[in-house]
Amino acid sequence: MQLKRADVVTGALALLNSDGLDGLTMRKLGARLGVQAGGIYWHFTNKEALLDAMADRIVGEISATPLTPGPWDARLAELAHRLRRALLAYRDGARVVAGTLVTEPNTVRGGELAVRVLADAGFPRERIGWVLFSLMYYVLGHTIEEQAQRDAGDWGERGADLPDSEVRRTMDAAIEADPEERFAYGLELFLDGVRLRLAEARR
Amino acid sequence: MQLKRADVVTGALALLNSDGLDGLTMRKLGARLGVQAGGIYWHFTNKEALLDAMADRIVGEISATPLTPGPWDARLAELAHRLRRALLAYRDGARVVAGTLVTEPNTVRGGELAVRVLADAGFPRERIGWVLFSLMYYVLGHTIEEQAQRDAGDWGERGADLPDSEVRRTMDAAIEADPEERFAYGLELFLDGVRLRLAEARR
DNA sequence: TCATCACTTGAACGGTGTTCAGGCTTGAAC
DNA sequence: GTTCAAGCCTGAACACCGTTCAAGTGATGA
Repeated sequence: MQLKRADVVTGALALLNSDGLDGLTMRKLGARLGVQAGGIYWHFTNKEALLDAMADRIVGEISATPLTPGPWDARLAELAHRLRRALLAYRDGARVVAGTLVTEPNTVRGGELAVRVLADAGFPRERIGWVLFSLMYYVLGHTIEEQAQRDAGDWGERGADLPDSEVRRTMDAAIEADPEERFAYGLELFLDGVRLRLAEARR
Repeated sequence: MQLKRADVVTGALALLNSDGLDGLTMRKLGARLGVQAGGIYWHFTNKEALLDAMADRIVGEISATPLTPGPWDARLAELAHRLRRALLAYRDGARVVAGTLVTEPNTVRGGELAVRVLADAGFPRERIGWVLFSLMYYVLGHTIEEQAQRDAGDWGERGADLPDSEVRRTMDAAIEADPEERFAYGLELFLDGVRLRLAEARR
């Protein structure tokens, strides 16, 4: 049985989980697949193309099941949580997805889902993209940091030489908090703004 | 006159502007400084350490001049705009800063400025960090994309094969808009949420 | 004048993504 | 069953990367 495009992606994601994004090399991936590194280039023109495919697989979970019916803001929040959960499912998942985005089928499906939520709510068409991009920056940024912190006491090392200051204490408090709760808080902050804008538009 | 630590950073930033982050190699930097690549390691233990210093220099502009007096939300908005402007001043500036953060002096000074704005406004201490991180994710994410788009008709290439769909049109509209205006819009969205939370806290 | 210290060289090491001519394997057509 | 083309993979190389380090250079202060 020969290697299929999908098998390469599966192997790459497994390697991602065990070795992280920086440890994801073509040679190691080849070894795991029982293939020479160069052989992978028959299936993917680029390492970047492979990363794109990996990213698309990661975000595939988002549009796998239909959104639970309810008000638009709850649906948008659910999408944001789904994205975060999908990114957290793989080591460095957020960094992988942040580097690529758009064009691949699953990514497009997820995007369509999000656009429709706001469009159905009556949000001004020409602003929907602006809102969704902003939301995505937040989710990606938050999750990248969450994962960086997870697999390397990031702050412990980097912040060690920082003197006890107001920033220091403020940042410490933020870092030690439950990521899930922190995420929900920032998300709600954002949704408040969207709700306000929607109310204005309806007026 | 021999090479000083600051000269290396200056040269590295010049090279960053001409060759981008991916083109920033130790050998090329050495050539520009009239030095062998290995020589740089006397001044910086790491390429990462050098990038940290570059990032700190980039964000130095933020706290260079005092904030214009006024309501807290205007001051916070000014800080966000300053950060964006500082990142835009160098090619790939946002990516450089996103990879490092915290510890270096200028970064800390900027952070202190931001913390004080919210603290003075009476915002709950234990939530200030949460708000500022969220805000930073937004600014970094927005600016990374803005710069990626700038020096490589990013969307033109990557979106070319995307069929004409609802996402496609929505994304196109977002991409073609004036970045400054788009940035301000998302920022305001965010500030709305912060204002609401502050009003609640004061109640 | 000389020794010390700050700085730089030059060459190497192990790693990276990528290319490509050649071989093997597979499956369909005759 | 044999043949033939297409699909898949090998193995070796290429150019480049960050990093290390013994040895050299140059200026400075005693």
